[in-house]
Amino acid sequence: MTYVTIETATRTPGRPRNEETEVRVLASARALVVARGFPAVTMNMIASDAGVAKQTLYRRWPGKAEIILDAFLASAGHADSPAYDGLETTLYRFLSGIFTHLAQDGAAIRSLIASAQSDPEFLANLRNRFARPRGDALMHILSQAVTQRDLPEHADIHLLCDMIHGAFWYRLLLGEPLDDAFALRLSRAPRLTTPG
Amino acid sequence: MTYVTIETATRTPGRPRNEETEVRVLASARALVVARGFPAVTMNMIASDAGVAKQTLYRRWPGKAEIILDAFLASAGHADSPAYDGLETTLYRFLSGIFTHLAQDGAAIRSLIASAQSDPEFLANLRNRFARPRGDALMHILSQAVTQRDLPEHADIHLLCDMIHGAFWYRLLLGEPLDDAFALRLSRAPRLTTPG
Amino acid sequence: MTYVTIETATRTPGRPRNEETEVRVLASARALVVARGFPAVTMNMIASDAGVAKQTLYRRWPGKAEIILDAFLASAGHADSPAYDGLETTLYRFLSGIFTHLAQDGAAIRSLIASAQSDPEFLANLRNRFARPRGDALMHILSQAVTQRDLPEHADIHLLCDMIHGAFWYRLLLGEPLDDAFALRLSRAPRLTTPG
Amino acid sequence: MTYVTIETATRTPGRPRNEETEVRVLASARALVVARGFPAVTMNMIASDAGVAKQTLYRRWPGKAEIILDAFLASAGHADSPAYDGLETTLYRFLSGIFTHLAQDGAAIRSLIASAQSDPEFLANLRNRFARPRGDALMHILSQAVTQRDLPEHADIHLLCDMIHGAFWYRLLLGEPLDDAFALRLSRAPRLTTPG
DNA sequence: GTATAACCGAGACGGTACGTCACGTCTTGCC
DNA sequence: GGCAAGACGTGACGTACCGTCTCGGTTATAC
Repeated sequence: MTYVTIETATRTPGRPRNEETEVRVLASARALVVARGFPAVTMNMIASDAGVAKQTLYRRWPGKAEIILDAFLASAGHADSPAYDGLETTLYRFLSGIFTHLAQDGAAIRSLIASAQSDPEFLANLRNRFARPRGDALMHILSQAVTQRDLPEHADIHLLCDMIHGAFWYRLLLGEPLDDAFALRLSRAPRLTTPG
Repeated sequence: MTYVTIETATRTPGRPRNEETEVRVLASARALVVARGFPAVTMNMIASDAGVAKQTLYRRWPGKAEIILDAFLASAGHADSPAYDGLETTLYRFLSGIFTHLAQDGAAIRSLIASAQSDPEFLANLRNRFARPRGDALMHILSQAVTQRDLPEHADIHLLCDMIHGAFWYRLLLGEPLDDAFALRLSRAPRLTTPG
Repeated sequence: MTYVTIETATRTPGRPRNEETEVRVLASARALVVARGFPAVTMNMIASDAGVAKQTLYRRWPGKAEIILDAFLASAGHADSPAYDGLETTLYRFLSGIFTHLAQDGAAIRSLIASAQSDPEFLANLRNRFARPRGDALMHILSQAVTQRDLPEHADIHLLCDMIHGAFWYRLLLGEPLDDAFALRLSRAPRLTTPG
Repeated sequence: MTYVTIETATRTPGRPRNEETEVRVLASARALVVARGFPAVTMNMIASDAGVAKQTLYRRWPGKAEIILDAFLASAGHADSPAYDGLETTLYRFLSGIFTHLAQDGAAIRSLIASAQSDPEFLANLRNRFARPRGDALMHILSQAVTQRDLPEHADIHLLCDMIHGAFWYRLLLGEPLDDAFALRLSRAPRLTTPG
């Protein structure tokens, strides 16, 4: 799932990789990006901060973006949807949780999306490992809403998911605030056009 | 509106700028980005392709991103909202037009958004000169819809605007297709949850 | 005489060294150097070509230069002086033999001399194991010449040895040809200044 | 003659090269090599010591060896043969001068010869710019000796030149001392075998 | 008409990060 | 303890692009 592990049943010959290395690298990478921003962090920095050779980085990851992606997924890889509690409430809790998290990691994630734009392979990775889990969690909520008849059966929940998701990504990337007020408004979106 | 200095009433002393230069630079920039992608295009490339000195570029634009932004706005600066013709129809025509355009320029614009992530000043510029006009055009349609009672008066059209916009930006940035089918679905979004 | 540890009377504990290993390594080393040149040959290459672990190389030799030295001495370790047959004739036969040999191995040996320049220990080794035997053989010829009165008793044969030797080393290192014509001229050197 | 200057009649366009740069680089290179030895000196060192960008080094010289060659030729480019004063005396003065000089620069020059062994182009350069001038100076002495009848007319002075030259190069490269005593013996070489 | 000032093409410059390479050491499990 | 395999720390390499600078020279207004 990450860039590193290639779990095989039979042990590979040769000196095994130091497992701690990955942990140290990702921790260093995360700390550095948080402290100085994605573009200011260099491979040499990560390597020396992690007490690791640059070559070790390149042996395990294709490049800087992938390290940072791993670093941020390690701490925020999972996006559980909360227990269903009515559409608006659930949605609000879900979004509020994401926004809280983005307040911290948003800048780094924006940088990841940025560097994904010039690397299709990395983009696919980002989509699968970051966007998809969050999309799935949201879809889970929305399909529950349909089940619970909080949304009509024919509702295009896939589109609704894209729109909700898109709305805050859009604001994130355009540098507009993602606060609780917005989470609240967004959680009401599904009944946006429902008459009074 | 562009980065290039606007001729004031009083003539500046010294040799005047060659007006053709800007045209040639933007044309070269656009062609190069389309052909090789934003990150692969360098200032030296643009300069030599336009038959211009690198210093001339920096005299007129702050950096690469700004040149490319100008280059793509020159060909797609305006986003007129079509004549109002019922919400769904109008929205579809509007979105369809944008998607057609993005099919060509999408990659470059993605790159611009990417490089804006590490340059707040440029991000503001991109927001004002690219995102805002499109947002305004969409808001214009939506407010007409309210006027025409195609949307309820209390509808949070600002949020709706963000969601529609966000939905396709999101897909654009994540490399998912922006086709007519999606335009159609999106144009129906406002009545998403309206009972059958 | 070589770098590889000589088996002492009392058997060491543990798994004994595979004797074939040395042969395979030296053969691989020689072939690689002949094929691609000294600087292009890496330890990894030698190891994998010989089907041996890199550690095995370092267990037996201090470094690359020493392996290559062994590899080339294995095939050219001895420099016998031919039976004395008059100074010029003997000298010619001696030099001609060396030149023939250098036509093949010259490039590798030049590289060995090169890498000796930054490693005093290896330089000493090269001197003792490569230069000295050839010097001794030449000295043997020259001292026979004195005995046979082909050279005057007071002749500085040590210097003469250095000069003959030096002459062709110099040409070798400067990339000038070492052919039979030169061997012939050089064999006449001792009577260089003798009146016609 | 050096790697840098390409004197053209008509001025080239663009910013002219800073002439001082070459001086500073060569001075730094020479000082660093004298202080730490050829292999320990890196391009980064030279660049930072000279207050110059690494790219500037590569813009002007093909590599490290060429810089060092220039650096040492700048201070020792010429090898004048002394006024003729009898063969032995002249030769002694000539050799003594060279040996004195080599006592200082010998290590660097050995390194240059070493790195020339893996770069034919550089070897040619070294031969032309370093070995040849010294060879010519020696040939000048020897041909004067013939003219003055200090050497017989039929003497193979070219070979003699190679031998004298070779003798001390050989010793230099093999790490044997080049002292005045050796200069004296070598200056007597031409009458080496002359009876009594 | 002469000075002044901004323009221009060209390209060298200082700086910084990149990704690669080879070295020699180490750490596994097996023999 | 030897051995194959291969990960590791180290450190130099040569390249790329950035944005600035410095040339000779041009083209305008201002005096």
